[in-house]
Amino acid sequence: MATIKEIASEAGVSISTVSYVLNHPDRTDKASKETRERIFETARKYRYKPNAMGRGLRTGRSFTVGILGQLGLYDSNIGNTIYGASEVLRSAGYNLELTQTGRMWQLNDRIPLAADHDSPAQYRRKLAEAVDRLLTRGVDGILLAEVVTEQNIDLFQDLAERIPMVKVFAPSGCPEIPSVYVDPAEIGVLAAQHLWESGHRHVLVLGGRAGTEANILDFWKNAGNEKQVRRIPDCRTFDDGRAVLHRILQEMPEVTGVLAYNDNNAAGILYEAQTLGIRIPEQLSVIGVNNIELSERIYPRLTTVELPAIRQGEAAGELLIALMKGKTVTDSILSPRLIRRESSGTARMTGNLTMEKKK
Amino acid sequence: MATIKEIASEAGVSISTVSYVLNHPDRTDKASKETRERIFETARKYRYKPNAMGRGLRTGRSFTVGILGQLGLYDSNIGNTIYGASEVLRSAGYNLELTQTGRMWQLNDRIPLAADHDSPAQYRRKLAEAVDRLLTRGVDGILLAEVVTEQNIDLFQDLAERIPMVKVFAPSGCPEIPSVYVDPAEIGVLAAQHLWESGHRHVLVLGGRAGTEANILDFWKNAGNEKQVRRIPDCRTFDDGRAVLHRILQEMPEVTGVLAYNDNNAAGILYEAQTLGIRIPEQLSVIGVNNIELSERIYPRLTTVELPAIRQGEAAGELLIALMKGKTVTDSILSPRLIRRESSGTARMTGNLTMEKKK
DNA sequence: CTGAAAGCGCTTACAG
DNA sequence: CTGAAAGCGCTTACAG
Repeated sequence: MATIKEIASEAGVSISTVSYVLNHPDRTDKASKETRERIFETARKYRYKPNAMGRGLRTGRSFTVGILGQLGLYDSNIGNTIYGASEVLRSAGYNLELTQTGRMWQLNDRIPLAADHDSPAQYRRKLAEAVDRLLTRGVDGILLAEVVTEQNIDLFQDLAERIPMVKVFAPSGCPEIPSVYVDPAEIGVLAAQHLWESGHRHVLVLGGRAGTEANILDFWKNAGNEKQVRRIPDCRTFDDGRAVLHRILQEMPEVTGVLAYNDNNAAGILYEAQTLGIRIPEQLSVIGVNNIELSERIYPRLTTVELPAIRQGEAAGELLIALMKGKTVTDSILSPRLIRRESSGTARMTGNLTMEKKK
Repeated sequence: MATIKEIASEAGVSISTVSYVLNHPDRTDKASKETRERIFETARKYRYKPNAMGRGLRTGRSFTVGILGQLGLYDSNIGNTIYGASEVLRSAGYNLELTQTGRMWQLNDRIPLAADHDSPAQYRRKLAEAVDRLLTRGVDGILLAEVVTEQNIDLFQDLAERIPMVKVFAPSGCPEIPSVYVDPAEIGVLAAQHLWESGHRHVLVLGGRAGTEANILDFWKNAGNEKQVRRIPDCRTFDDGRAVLHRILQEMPEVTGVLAYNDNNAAGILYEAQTLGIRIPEQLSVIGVNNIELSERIYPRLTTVELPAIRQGEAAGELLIALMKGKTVTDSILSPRLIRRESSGTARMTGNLTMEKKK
């Protein structure tokens, strides 16, 4: 690569002039028109690009954003989110650097996650290493895709004091770190409304936040007494979904509709329904959350509450850019959208859920 | 962050000594034991980490690898591949920087790709911009995940002359750029063997390379005359798969087995089979290629030829590290693996494929 | 055994 | 309108 020195000597001016002219192409007051033209032309001829390390060392800004996370959280669709963030950041001149903390990159619960399998001490050490890498590199900002827990929040708070940081996918849980996420209340409301309108009165919620079932019941408060919402908190993987269908049959056959806070979890129910000969949605309605690719490629296609993945990335990028400019920002809370497909329909009228033997 | 200067003054030595001792912790000949201890301790106390830009500027090495690509190629499972590469590169001290060229990050044919939708001129401009970014940043090596075509190969060849580069997912098509990929012949052989053993004699191939059908026939040459392999080259998306099932019914009902060079494509066939009431695998065997997450979450679960995604990333990282050390390397050609699931079975005995009306 | 000096490529006051 | 100088943080011969 040509350096500023070569451009300067080739154009017959000093490096200060080259630097100034190239960095302020529209300021006419600092160099004569001829000089400026000469510099532009020489730079073009040698395909001069300023060296990022030289510039960074001098200005103290790297124009790099690090993305810190144990990537691969169930179905968070993180690839699309990174895509959204990367487009926004690049438009503003920032590059994106990966800083993996854990076991897995992509949404995929086939491969174990570090947080699930490392000991707490190991996990914390990996996290601290990742933080060190970020510090060494001198990134200007950080996108936090890691799950924030009581065990690691101190690390992130320390870091956020030195470098602008934005949490994505969920509230950070501390005021110093602004966050991008989809309004959890709205997710419940969209699903509850859809189920209620289709006549569902006995609903099972899988995963989600504590209190979700209360929220839904509250939303249904104007309705009669014939309604019930139950919840199984620790149910999120595909295999969990398969297993839960058996529990429904045995323990709560009155359920007509299921809201799974995770498309993969919902997919497990659909899979098991096929093996058991239970017809979806005629016998049981299933709603997922996220709208991952899978959800429109299984049979029947999954009704789901879409969490905008790309948009979350864009919003996180925008927030971080504002933060790096020194602005104060507030959380960016996005809205979900109901996508009606074939896995949900009118509640069955005929008593309890039963298995028909498959033909 | 503490700088070397602060450590030096705190430890009462010069910065040269600090730098030397910290970079050669095991060399005892250059500083007294006491001095060394003092430096180590001070560095630990201030959590000193050398500034990557300062070091990079001086040494001419950034310890950063750029990944260049229009990420999101159908089902290439690129997230896992990046994960594999990132682990290997990090162990060797390298960071990974994203350099997107196109529209989409993640495997997903729901969102259009730049190469499909930009004009050739636009696309080339985006690519050139991405190359410029890589040059500006001074990356030490490049992972090329872009599809190499006649239209863009010159750009990559130019770049490979300046910076070590490794192509992943397919042969680069030029000797200057070593590549990592799965042996395409082996993919065909694994599928052909499986189909043959299950009694399939009329097979349809979707996608893949030109000549695949000839290869399979060649592999079957010792068998009798009753065999036929056809191929539809331009068939790769989920919707393509849905459509092709209708073509099979109408134009080639003698087909008993389908080999789709793409799991999403195969998933489309399974989906359409369900809507038409065609039983898989009893009436038609379907084999995919890749083993993406989807393939074990649809019903019936998909038999597929697995292309090792993480391993491809690891191999690419290893190749690139060797290249950056100045070694000469050769292509790394990996082997696929057949994963038997429920979408394939014994060839049906009863004449042509027909639709049964769904109950 | 230790330190002073040069220099990587750049930007930014400052001087003229 | 233009240039000389300082300095960002580091490493590496070189001198002592």
